[in-house]
Amino acid sequence: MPQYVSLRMQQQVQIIMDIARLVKNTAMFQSIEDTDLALLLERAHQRPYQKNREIFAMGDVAEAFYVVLKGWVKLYRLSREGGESVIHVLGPGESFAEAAVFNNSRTYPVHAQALEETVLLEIPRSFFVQKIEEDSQFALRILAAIASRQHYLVQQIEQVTTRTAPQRIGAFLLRFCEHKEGNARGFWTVNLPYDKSVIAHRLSIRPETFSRALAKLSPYGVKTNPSGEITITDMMALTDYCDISLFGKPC
Amino acid sequence: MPQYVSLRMQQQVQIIMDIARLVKNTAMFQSIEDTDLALLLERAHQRPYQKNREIFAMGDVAEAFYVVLKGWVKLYRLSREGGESVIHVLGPGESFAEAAVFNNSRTYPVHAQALEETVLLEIPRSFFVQKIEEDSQFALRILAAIASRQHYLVQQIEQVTTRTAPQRIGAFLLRFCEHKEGNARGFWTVNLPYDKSVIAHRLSIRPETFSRALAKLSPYGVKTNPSGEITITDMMALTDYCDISLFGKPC
DNA sequence: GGCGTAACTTGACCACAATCAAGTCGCGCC
DNA sequence: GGCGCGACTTGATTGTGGTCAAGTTACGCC
Repeated sequence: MPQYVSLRMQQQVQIIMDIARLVKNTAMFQSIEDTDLALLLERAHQRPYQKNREIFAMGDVAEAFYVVLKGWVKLYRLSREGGESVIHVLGPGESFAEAAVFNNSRTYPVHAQALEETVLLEIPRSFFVQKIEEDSQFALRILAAIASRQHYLVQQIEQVTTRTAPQRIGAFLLRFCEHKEGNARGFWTVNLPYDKSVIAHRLSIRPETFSRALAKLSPYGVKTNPSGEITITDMMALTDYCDISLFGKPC
Repeated sequence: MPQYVSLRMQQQVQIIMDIARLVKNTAMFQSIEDTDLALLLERAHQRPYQKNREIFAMGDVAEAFYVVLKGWVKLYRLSREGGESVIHVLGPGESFAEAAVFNNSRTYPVHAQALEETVLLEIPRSFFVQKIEEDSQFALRILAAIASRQHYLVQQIEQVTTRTAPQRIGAFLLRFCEHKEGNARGFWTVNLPYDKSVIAHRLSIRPETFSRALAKLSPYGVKTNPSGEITITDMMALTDYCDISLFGKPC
């Protein structure tokens, strides 16, 4: 039954094309050549994760790094008393743990967990190292990616140490607007991509405080619709209040 | 007067030898070959900075990165209201701003200032890129260095968000003990390398709070001698109090 | 519909650290 | 010595955000 086989093949091809498209959307592989992309897809594995599933634990040996194809991933650390500090939350097209595979200890410095039904591309360390050794341009691209990750962390530290809770929330909301290119009549709508409690932790705020702090932003044009989405009516005021430099993009 | 010339030459050689030794002490160049070292010293410039002198400002174009040969360097960011967040303080043998030269924006994401009379080795971006292109092992070493810098920043975020001021101070003191290999009779002595107010800022604490928080560590065996040095009599107790994992070295 | 759970909000209270303000110590300098 | 300056400490007070506890809302499910 050739029709059946051809259908299967067609599906396969479709899936691979989809992955290829997603991979090309990542900062790290956006200018990868097709021959290399083929090689990558051969060596890398697609892995599904259920909601709340652990991807790796802090201290695990780092044999691979990841690209998010679908869903959301939380990177976090735990203190002995169970205090959680969220280092990053990553969505489709973003990569993580690139640096861990190069660390001398070669262990992950954080825990990683899927926040939703998530699909990752798992890229083995060996492929990575080989690629760097034979292609210095690739090495430079990796360095750029890791450098901007570092930039992000530096910003994170600044935010947590010098801004108040409402300011951090405002800054977080504004980031989403940067991507969205703004609604015509001067106001933006943000649909929070994951639970508020996750956002709260990402900003080092307790959920209760998050709730109160969000309310404090109403004088600066931030309204929360009953439907759960947030609209920003006065972007200037909010930007000003949050003391955003606006020349440091998220990541 | 050949004696004079020979003396001058001898001095020159001595200075270069000194720099070479310091460079070989850095994580990044510890396994550099002598031919490359010679090339490096030819391309890199030694630069002295007076106390409190600015090395570069946030936003400046990053044409070079640096190795501290002598003195202390503070990396920090400023908020509009003048709030300062110290990202890092670096001493002899440590390098900084490696990542900045690879960033897409190619600008420094922080300010850098000399805390003391300081001497830096300034390594031009061009040398760096060239070296990476022709030596993939060097590229991997750079990646390792940047990766552990990233690890440091992650720890920094965790510290600031989950630990109290006394705990952070304790952790800071314990780091110095790791290097010092401990005094025989079970106690360690730490001489603070720079002003307490700088340490305070590095830990995101006001100087006043630092003073009080340090006093709160006395139940855990931390005594401040009138001479200004600090002794730790019960390392276990302090380690326990601070919730240190002790498997994440400073940098 | 009634129930149960999970996400979120609101309220009352508390604690850690920031702030403002004196006060002390150490040290170089005339 | 006396002075002045800068680093640090101590004191009194405030405020942001954490904690604990009780609602509220939304939504799935029998």
